[in-house]
Amino acid sequence: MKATHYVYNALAGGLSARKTSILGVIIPTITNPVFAMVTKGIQDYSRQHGYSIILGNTDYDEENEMRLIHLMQEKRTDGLILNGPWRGAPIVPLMKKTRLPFVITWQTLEDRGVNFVAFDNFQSSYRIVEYLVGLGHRRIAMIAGKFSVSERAMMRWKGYRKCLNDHHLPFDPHLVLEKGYTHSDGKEAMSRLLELPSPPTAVFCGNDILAIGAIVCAKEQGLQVPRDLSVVGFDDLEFSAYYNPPLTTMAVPAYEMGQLAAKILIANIRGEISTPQQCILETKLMIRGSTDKKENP
Amino acid sequence: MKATHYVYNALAGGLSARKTSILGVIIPTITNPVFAMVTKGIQDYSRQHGYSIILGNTDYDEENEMRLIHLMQEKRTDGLILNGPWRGAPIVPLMKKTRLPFVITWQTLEDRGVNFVAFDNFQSSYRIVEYLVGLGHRRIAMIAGKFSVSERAMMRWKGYRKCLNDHHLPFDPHLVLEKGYTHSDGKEAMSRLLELPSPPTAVFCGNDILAIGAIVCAKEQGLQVPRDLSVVGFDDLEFSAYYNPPLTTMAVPAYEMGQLAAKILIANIRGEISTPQQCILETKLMIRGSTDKKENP
DNA sequence: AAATATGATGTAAACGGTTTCATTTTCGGA
DNA sequence: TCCGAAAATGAAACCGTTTACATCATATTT
Repeated sequence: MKATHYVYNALAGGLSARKTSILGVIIPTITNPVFAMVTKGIQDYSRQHGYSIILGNTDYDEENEMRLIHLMQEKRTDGLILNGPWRGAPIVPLMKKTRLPFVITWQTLEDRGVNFVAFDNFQSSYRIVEYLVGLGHRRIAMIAGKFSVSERAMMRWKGYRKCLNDHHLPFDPHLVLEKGYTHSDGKEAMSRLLELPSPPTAVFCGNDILAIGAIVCAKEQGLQVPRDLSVVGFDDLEFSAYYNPPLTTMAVPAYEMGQLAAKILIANIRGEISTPQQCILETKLMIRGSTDKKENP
Repeated sequence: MKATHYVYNALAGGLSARKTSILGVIIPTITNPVFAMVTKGIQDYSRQHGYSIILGNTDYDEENEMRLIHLMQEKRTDGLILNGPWRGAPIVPLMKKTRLPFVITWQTLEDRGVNFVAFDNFQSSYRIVEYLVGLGHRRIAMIAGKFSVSERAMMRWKGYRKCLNDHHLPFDPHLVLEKGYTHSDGKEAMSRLLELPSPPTAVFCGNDILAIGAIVCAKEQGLQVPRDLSVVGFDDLEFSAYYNPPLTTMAVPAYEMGQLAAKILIANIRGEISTPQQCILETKLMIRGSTDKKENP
């Protein structure tokens, strides 16, 4: 119109058309590469289909998450992708009330009415422990996230217990530690485990960051990985394959999960699908150098 | 008002008040932890002061960046934080035309009229090379980013050359390789360097990811780091300290840079400051286990 | 050729707040 | 008691688009 450089006002457009082409993405923290990965997946798919993204970090705080959801409502995002770890949280009923399309990631839900794209935390955990058992390990520790906070951590713990049980291995509560998700958490947990009168020969960590921390600690204590101690992580971060030793870990389809979540959400927004989508993607055990057969004493 | 749960319509509010309390953040890719870090810094400060964030990835593509800027204009973001690597790009004049407050990060600018918060790439690079020279190295390679794309890569290269020159060391063009920023780029570059008739004894990498790639390659070729080869990175990613050997690298204040950029931008938006802010933060050489004195043959 | 359907064009009414301005009320001081 | 200034209240205009609707020209059908 005007010779003066005109730019479309998406605010006015959104107000009148009651849609913004903006998706809200809520994650615990962008600082964890695995969440950077989902975010990228979401973003790539979204952009290709004309959607932008408002990003919110909860820092693992539920109240922050509530605030963010409310904020996203105010900003009139067209839909939400929730990557929080909430366990027993009132998030789902709250979201249903908002009447905002949304999809949950990283974990399955009982509720047949909500969209999710996830992987099987229970089964993935089970496979890891089974692999370790297969290597001959009998005292297998677990450095996990907080069960009270994270549904995923909970499911992984259940998988761990189930597998031990199925193989008639005793469950020793001293061998499972609830921690956060930082390197130092991993180090601390490991040193605690090594103080035990009868320390584990293998340890399954809730994520790769914890695993690296655990390995660093073990090395500091003069142990060799995997000769003296097998360590397995979870997530398969990019650098894990390059670590020394290369980390055995469970690869999660973070990027694909993000893409698919965005796809489902956008289809939902556009009314192209009406039935809830519940997708379970495959994880893959990456067997590398940080695990080995237990040598018989 | 209504008993029915009312939520404020930020679209209508924004339209009429001509402000949205949304900041646009443009980064190359959220996948690189160092950009995740600035983003976090920006986000933390922004949220504390009532601003949300729309995130855009350029994937190092200038056209994407232009598109994103235009999109942010349409969405009526209150201001932009640009973390692109552009070199000689028309971004700054374009931004000035938009009349949108903005701040540049990661690199300084000649233009006295634009806000930036950065660190000194030239000097940081110089210090790294000087440190290596001080260890007795005389053949120092550089695995860099693309000079044609990245102003930062360019400045680091200049620092490298200047330092060599100041110490009367010859400049060998075979010793500097322009690469991307992935692990495999690092591996490739390193294997190229090792094919040289007279390979380097030390290598300075454009970032930690390249450095890890280089170390992996060197190890595969049977070299020991740092005994046979010193490697130094750039960025100081979290896991670099936990690598084996712990990586010597230049720590950049990514998080603080993000916070400060947000602070300046918001102050600008609110009209609290009118003069351009140009901040140069300090970097810090983290001397760890991947570098050592050159043994005399 | 008249009647109906189709399409193009233009106008006006939302959308849901903020802001402005006019009006009324409040209150202190002479 | 009365006046003026400050504060509170209320109504209307506006932000810049979409959308619904009415109007009018054109094409199709019988």
